[in-house]
Order: sequence, then C-alpha cells, then structure tokens
Amino acid sequence: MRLATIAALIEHGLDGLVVENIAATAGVNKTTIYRRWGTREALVADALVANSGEKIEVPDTGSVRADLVGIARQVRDAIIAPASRALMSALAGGRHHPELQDIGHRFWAGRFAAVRPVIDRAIDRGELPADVNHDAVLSHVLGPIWFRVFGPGHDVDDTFVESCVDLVLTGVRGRAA
Amino acid sequence: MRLATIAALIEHGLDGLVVENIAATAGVNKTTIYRRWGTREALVADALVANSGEKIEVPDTGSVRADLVGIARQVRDAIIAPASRALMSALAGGRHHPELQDIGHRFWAGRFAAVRPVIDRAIDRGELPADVNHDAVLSHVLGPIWFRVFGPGHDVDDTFVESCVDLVLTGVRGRAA
Amino acid sequence: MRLATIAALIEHGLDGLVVENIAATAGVNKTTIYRRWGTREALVADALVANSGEKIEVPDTGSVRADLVGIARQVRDAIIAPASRALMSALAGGRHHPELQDIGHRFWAGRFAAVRPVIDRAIDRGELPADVNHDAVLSHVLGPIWFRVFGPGHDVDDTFVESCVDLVLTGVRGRAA
Amino acid sequence: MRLATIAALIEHGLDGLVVENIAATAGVNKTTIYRRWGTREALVADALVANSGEKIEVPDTGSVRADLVGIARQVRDAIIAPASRALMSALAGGRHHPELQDIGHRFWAGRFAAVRPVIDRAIDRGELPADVNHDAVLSHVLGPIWFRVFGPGHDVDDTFVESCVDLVLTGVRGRAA
DNA sequence: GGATAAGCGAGACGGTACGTCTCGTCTTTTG
DNA sequence: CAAAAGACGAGACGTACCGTCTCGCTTATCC
Repeated sequence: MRLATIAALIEHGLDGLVVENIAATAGVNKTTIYRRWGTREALVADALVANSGEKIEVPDTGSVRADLVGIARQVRDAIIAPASRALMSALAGGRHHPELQDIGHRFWAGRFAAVRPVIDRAIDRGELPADVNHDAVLSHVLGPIWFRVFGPGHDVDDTFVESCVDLVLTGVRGRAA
Repeated sequence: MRLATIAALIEHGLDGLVVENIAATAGVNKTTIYRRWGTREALVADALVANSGEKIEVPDTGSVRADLVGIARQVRDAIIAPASRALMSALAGGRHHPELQDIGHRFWAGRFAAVRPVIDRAIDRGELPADVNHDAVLSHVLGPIWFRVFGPGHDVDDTFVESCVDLVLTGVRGRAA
Repeated sequence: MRLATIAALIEHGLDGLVVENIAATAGVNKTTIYRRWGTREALVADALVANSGEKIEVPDTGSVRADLVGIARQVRDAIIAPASRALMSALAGGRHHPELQDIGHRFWAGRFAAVRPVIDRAIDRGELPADVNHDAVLSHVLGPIWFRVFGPGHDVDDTFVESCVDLVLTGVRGRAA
Repeated sequence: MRLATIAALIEHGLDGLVVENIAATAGVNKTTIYRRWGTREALVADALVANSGEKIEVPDTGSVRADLVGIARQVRDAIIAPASRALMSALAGGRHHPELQDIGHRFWAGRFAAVRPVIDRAIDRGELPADVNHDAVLSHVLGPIWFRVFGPGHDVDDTFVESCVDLVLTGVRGRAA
C-alpha cells in the first residue's frame, strides 16, 4: 500500500491522488484502505513516514567539514529523488492537513536531532566554538540546498554543497575568532 | 476575482479551492471564469502573478550588508505572510501543473535579477570580490530563511536574518574568493 | 426515467432497485436523478404516481351492478398487471417511507372519490338506499379481489368479481329491506 | 434471534434490516447467523414462521355468524398488530424472495384450512347451503378487512367486521346459493 | 483423560451501492 | 451579444452493509 501510495504521490501529486487507484495497484479494495487509515491524509502520512524513515546516515569521519559535506550530499540526493520531492511537496503544501503538518514537524525534529552529535563532536575536537548554535549551523548548511531545489529549481552540484559547508565553517570560526 | 482566488487559496489551499465559491464571492457566474481563464490553474496562476507582482523594493544604502539585510527582511516578511505562503505552497506542490511551475520560474528569475544590481554595486565599491557568484550569494542569504519557514517551520527573527548575511559576507571575503 | 423506474420496480422490487441502473437505462447520469428527485423514494413515488395516474374509467351504464362490475374488473386487471402489483407491493411494504405512504393515501383517496358518483347515481335511481355508506360499498366490492391477489395469491376470475358485486348489492338491499 | 429479527422487521421493514444489528441485539456474532441460516431471507422467513405460528383460535359457538365474527376479529387484531403488519408487508413485498413467498403460501393455506370446519359445521346445522364455496366465504369476510388495513389504511371497527360477516351470510342465503 | 472436532466470537476483507461533491461543458434565458 | 442561470455527464469521494473468510478459544465427544 505504501509503495503504491508513494508511486501515486510521485506521479500525480498530493491532490490528483486517487484512493481507488492506490487500492487497485496494491491489489486491495478501497474499503480496506479506509478501514485501516480512515482518511486519505492518514494514508499519505503513513506512507511518507515509512518512506522517509531515517535513511540518513550520520558520518563520523573525525572532521566536521567531511561530516557536514556527507550529510549535505545525502540531503541533496534525497530531495532530488522523486519520492522525497513528493514528500517535501506534500509537506510544504500540506498546511491545510494537520496530519501532514505533524509528520513534517516530526521529520524535521528527527533530522535536526540526528545531526546534533556531529556538531558536538566538532566542539569536542575544538573545530567549532562551544557556543555554536546547532540548529543554525544545519539551517545554514541545508538551507541553500533546499532553497535551490524547491525555489528556483536550480541544480545543486557537489561544489555548491561544499561551498555551503565552507561558508558556515568560515563564518562561525570568523565570528568566534 | 483575483482577490477572491487569493483568499480562497490562503484559506483552503490549492486543492480545496472551489471554483464556484470563488465565482460566488466575486459576484460572478462560474461560466464566466471558465470563459476568461479556461482552467482552474490558469485562474490561480493569474491571481498569483498579479499578487506577487514585484513588490520587492531593492534598497541602495551604499553598504552591501545593509542592502542584503533589507532584501532578506522583505523576503522573510513576504513568505511569512499567508498570501505568499500560499503562493509558495502552490508552487512547491504545483509540480504537476505546468502553468504554476512556469510562473514559479518567472517569479524566481525576477527575484534574482532584481538583486543582481546590489551585488554589482558592492563589487564596484570593492566590498565584494569581482568574481563573486551572484546567484550563489542570494541562495546563501535567502536559503536558510526559506528553509526554516517551509521546512521545520521555525521562527526567523531579525538576528537570524542578519546572521545569514554576515555569514555569506564573512565567507566570501574569508575565502578571498 | 419513470418507465425505467417502473421496469426496475417490477423486476427487482422496491429494494433491489439500483439507482445507477435506472439512470443507465434512461440514458442519464446518476447525479441527474438525485438532482431532480433528491431521494430514491421520491423517484419511485413520482414514477408510481405517474404510472397509476387515474387510469380507471368510471362507467355510467344506468345500472349500478354493471357500473360496479366494470370498476371491479378494471381493478382486478390493474392489480394483476406487474406494474400495478409493483405499485401495491411498494405501498404495502412502504410503511417506513413517508413519501410512499403519502402517495398511497392520495391514490386511495382518488380511487374512492372516483367511485362516489356511481353510488350517488344508484341512489338517485332508487337502486340503493340513500343512507348507504359509499366507502363501505367499495371496500366490500374490492376487498375480496384485492385480498385474493395480494394475500393467498388465488386467481380472480370474472365470476368471482361479479359475486363480489352481487353480494354487496344483495346485502345492502337486504339490510335496507 | 427470532425476537430480535421480528423487532427489527417491525422497526425498519424488510429492507432496512441490518443483520449485524440483529446479531448484536441477540448477543451473538454476525457469523453465527450466517452459519445457522445462510441468508438474510432465511433468517427472516424462519422468524416469521415461528412468530405467525397458528395463533388463530377457531371458535365453535354453534352459530356461524358468531364463529365468523370471532375469526374476523382475530384477523383484524392480528393484522393491525405491528408484528403481523410486518409479516404481511414482507410477504406482499417479498415477491422477489422465493423463500418469503413460500412461507406466504403456507401461511394462507393454513389459515384457509383452519376455517374450513366452521363452514362445514354451518352446513351441517343448515345455516349455509351445502354447495357454498368455502374459500369464497373466507375471502368475502376477510377481504374487506384486509383491504382497508393494507390499502387505504382506514380503521376497521367491530361494526365493520360484523358487517362483513352479515353481508356474506345475507348474500349467500339471499342467492339461495 | 488427553486428542479432536464442532461451534462460536472477533474482526479483516472484497465487493456493491449509496448519496454527495466538484469539475468543466453545454444550452437556454435575460439585460 | 455577452453574461447569468442552471442542467448535465463524468467521476471520485467516504460510508454502510453484504456475505465470506480466517483466526483462536472454548466446550463437549470419542478413542
């Protein structure tokens, strides 16, 4: 069901999603979907949660730059992939669907929490000042990437990804210096 | 009609938007809308274009930092406002509607073009290196702001806005790039 | 639509009636039916009313016996016909559908009113006592016929029809004598 | 189960009868009903048969008039009672359910058979001519009562019941039949 | 006296029809 | 003559029951 839902989401978007088609694709009756999920949104939310289940792998290379670049690359790859684009579109456009908004919050909370150790380790190693704002770092690293994909739709190559990390590191250190 | 469309967009989102209600609100018959716009999407696209018409005011203070902070603040204010949130949501989720995607592209092209002179003037003044990538600067300034609003949904206060600008300036100069 | 409804009623009964099939048979969309009649029951009620529209022809032969036999034969023929059987079944079984009950009441009121002149003429001619109960006469004439068809399901031949009339006339005159 | 079925039948009619509710009322699971009766109709048929089990009491007063009036009153009372109204409605509307039609036939056969001795005794006593048609007598007595209840829905008071019997007796004797 | 089967409660399921909603098209007035 | 009015075909929605089915859990029965 989840695969069928994701597939439908990719192909037709959040609206344009036809429950009966998902049911048919999954070899199941429409009623079964409503029995199990109750609403279209719950179905979508569940599929997205299952699909976006912490696929991110937090690296520990001993260098904050390498760690952050690794994370940023993964995020870049993820949001370029149709499935995750669908996820993000659904979340961004899902302001009117509390269920979707909810999983959006949870999703991001998870992501931020996952990255926290990277910053902590960098502080321990003395690579970053102790008072650095964890969330701000992540926002500055991922923001431009995210923005380019979902805003203007520009490409995001490795150089740009690295420039995001470098900018933050330079900036943070510069400030602390 | 445009006001009614925008209002409906804000309240119910891109889906959930009911043509007949817009018509009624505008004191017009449904058929008239279809005569004039042909499709729902065209109606929405038109309303968004009219609404988002380059309201941004490009400052010229003599200082690149002040200029960028001014722009960033405007963008922050804009995307927090319901109308523009609706615009962005529609664009993000509108991957399946060519008409909407189109106006998205045009919108961003306009925004980037508007900011170009700010960078040029900074280069002229020697505040920025001549080979700076205009688009990258804007991405780094606006990206984190955009990301915070549409991603995790965090607040974006003036301090954060300024930090975005400072980070870019420090980074660009620090790299001596 | 009415013909399709009656046909469906004959074939499948009041329940077992599928709106979408009626629509299809009538070359029309389901929504149109709901638009025009609002409910299944209203559709059925309308079809029945139109179908049962005073088809009875009240004779005026100059003889009360001939008049009543004529009426009784018509009723017999009518309730044996599938369409009217369907009507009667629907009315009898329609206790839970106010709309159907209503048209039942109207139907019978019409029938009773139609027969009234026959009795009046008979009284004028001196064939019946002046204080005869109009409704009772009709009940005694039609009751046995109706009963045989809808109760045990026996046949009702002309002899039986005539016996109904004769019994009443004999009885009424005997009483009055 | 039978009580629950009859109750449901009275309240909601043959259609509108929900197997799962009957099961719940009877403190039993839906599956059990299907296991035991196989179909909705069989369940209803069984309940009706059990409920309508020859409750009629055939009087033997020594007078055919009193006997028939006794029977007619019982029938009147019976068909006015909700349970039997439900039975009759179900039978009348049950043309499309062979199982129900069947129990209808059996029901009426039983009723007619039960009354036969009354007529026979009347013939023995010389109250009725020997060649009287047993079934016709019953039809003429019960028909008007039945008709009034299920047709126009008029009241059936004792006077009317007696008039039914008197009419038949007068008629049969008057014809010297 | 422990296997065994028979009956039941619980509840998911495929399926059919329901009645509602909105879409976009179309015809028929009306100003 | 363009806009209003509004009926219509189309098709998805979410709901309600249908009758079937598969699970475990009891009870009795039989070996």
